[in-house]
Amino acid sequence: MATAARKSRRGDILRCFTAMVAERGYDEVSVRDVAEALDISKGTVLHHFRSKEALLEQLNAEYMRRRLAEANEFLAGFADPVDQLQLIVYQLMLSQQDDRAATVAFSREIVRSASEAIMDEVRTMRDEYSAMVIEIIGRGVATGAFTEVDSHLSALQIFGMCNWAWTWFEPGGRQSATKIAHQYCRNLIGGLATGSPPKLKGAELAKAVEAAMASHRADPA
Amino acid sequence: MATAARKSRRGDILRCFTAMVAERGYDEVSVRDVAEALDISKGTVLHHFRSKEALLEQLNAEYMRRRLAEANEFLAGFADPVDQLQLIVYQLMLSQQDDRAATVAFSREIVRSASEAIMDEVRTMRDEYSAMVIEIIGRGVATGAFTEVDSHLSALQIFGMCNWAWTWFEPGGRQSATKIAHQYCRNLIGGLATGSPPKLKGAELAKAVEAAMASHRADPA
DNA sequence: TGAAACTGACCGTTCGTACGGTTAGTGTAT
DNA sequence: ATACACTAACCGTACGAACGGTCAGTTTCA
Repeated sequence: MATAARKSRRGDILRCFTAMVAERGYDEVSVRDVAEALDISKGTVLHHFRSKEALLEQLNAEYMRRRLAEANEFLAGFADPVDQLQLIVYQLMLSQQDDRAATVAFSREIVRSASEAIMDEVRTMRDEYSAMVIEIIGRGVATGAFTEVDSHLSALQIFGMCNWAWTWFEPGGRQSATKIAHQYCRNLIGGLATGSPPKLKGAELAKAVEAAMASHRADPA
Repeated sequence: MATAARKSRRGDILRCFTAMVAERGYDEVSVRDVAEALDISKGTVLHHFRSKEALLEQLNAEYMRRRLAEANEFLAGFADPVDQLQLIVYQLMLSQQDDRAATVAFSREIVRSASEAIMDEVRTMRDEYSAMVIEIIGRGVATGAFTEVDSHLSALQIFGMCNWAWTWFEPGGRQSATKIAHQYCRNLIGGLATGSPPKLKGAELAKAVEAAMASHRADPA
C-alpha cells in the first residue's frame, strides 16, 4: 500500500454525498451539507475532490464501473442471447435494490453526465454498456431467437422500464427486485421472442447476477 | 373573457419557464432568468405566480390536465383493452414529440410532484391516470386477452419505458414518436398478449391520439 | 376611479470555492 | 534513538455572486 498518514475520509465523503444526492438531488445538496453530516470541514471535502461536480463525476464513474464489471462476469456464464438479455434486466433491477443510493443518484442526474465535459469517462462507460446490450439483442435477432426489431431502440426500451424504477421502487416494499425483473422479462422478452414464449429460468439467472454483484460490491460503510 | 387590463403575460411566463425547466432542470432555472428572457421584471413573474414552486405546480397540473383530457377522448372510441393500452403508449410517446417541453419538464422533475404539499392536485391527476391504465390492463387480463400479470406493475413498466424517453428522444431525429410507439407496442403487447401476436392497427390508433391531442393543445406561443 | 399589470430597489440567506495555516503521521540520516 | 524533512489531511475564514421573495409605488386600461 502506498501511504496513508491518517486514515482518509474520502470514502465516507463519496458515500455520504451519494446518499444525499439520491434523496434530494444534486442541486439540493451542498458541500456544506456533506461536511456537516460527517462532522468535518467544507475544506476537507474540497481537499479530496476538486469540486462538487467532481464528486458527482466520481459517483457516476464508480457506478458504471461496478455495472460493467458485474456484466462482464455474469454474461460470460451464458451464451444464449435470451438468457443474456434477461441477465441484464435482472442486474438493472437488482441494482435498484442492492446498490440503491448510487443507482438513484445516477438515474436522477443522468442528463448531467450526458453533456458536461468532465463526464466523458462516464460517457464512455455508458456507451460501452449500451453497446453490449445492443449486441445481445442483435445477436438474438440474427439467430432467430428474437423477432426483427431495431436493437438500439429495444435497448432503450429496456433501459427505460428499468431505470425509471428509481422513481417508485422501495427496496423494502411489497415486491422484491427479482420478482419485478421476472415479470418485466415475461412481458418484454415474450414480445421479442419468436414462436412460443421461451422458458425463462429466472432463479438461476438471478443467482448469477447476485453473485457477480457481491464480488464487485462498493466498499463497506 | 374575464378582465385583462393590459394583456397579461402570464401565459408567456409559464411557457418560458416550462421551456427552461425542460432544458436545464428546475434548480438551474431562476425566476430572474425567466424575467430577463421575457424582458419583464422579476416582480411581474411573482405577481402572476405566488412562488417559483407554484410555477412548477402549474406546469405539472396543466400537463396532467391535457393528458387526462386527451385520454378520456380517445379511449371512448375503442372498447378493446388491447387497443386501449396501445393508445396509451402512443399518447405517451406522442407527447414526447408534440408537447415536448412540458413532457420533459414534467418527467425530469417528477419526484418533486410526489411529496411536496403544494402538488396534491397534480398527485390526484397522476393517480387518476395510473388507475385508468391499470384498469385497462386488468380488464385485458379478465377477458383473457392478456396473460395473468400484476396490472399495477405492468403499468409501471409501460410508464417507465415511455417516460424515460425524455432522456434521449429528439423530436426531429431519425425516428418519429409513432414509429417508436409502434415498436414498443410490438415488443410489450406481444409479451402481454395470449395466443398469437394480436394484429396491431397502429396507424388508426395513432390518428385517434393525434386528433385528441390537437383538440386539447396548449395555448399557442 | 378602481383593479390588475407591472416595476425596481431591496432584504436575508446560501451557495461554491479559494486559501493560508495547522496537525499528524512516515521516511531518512545521523 | 532522535532530530529533521516531507506529505497528506484537515480546519476556519472570507468572498463575490446569485438566489427566492417582499413591497411601495407607477402605469395602463375598462
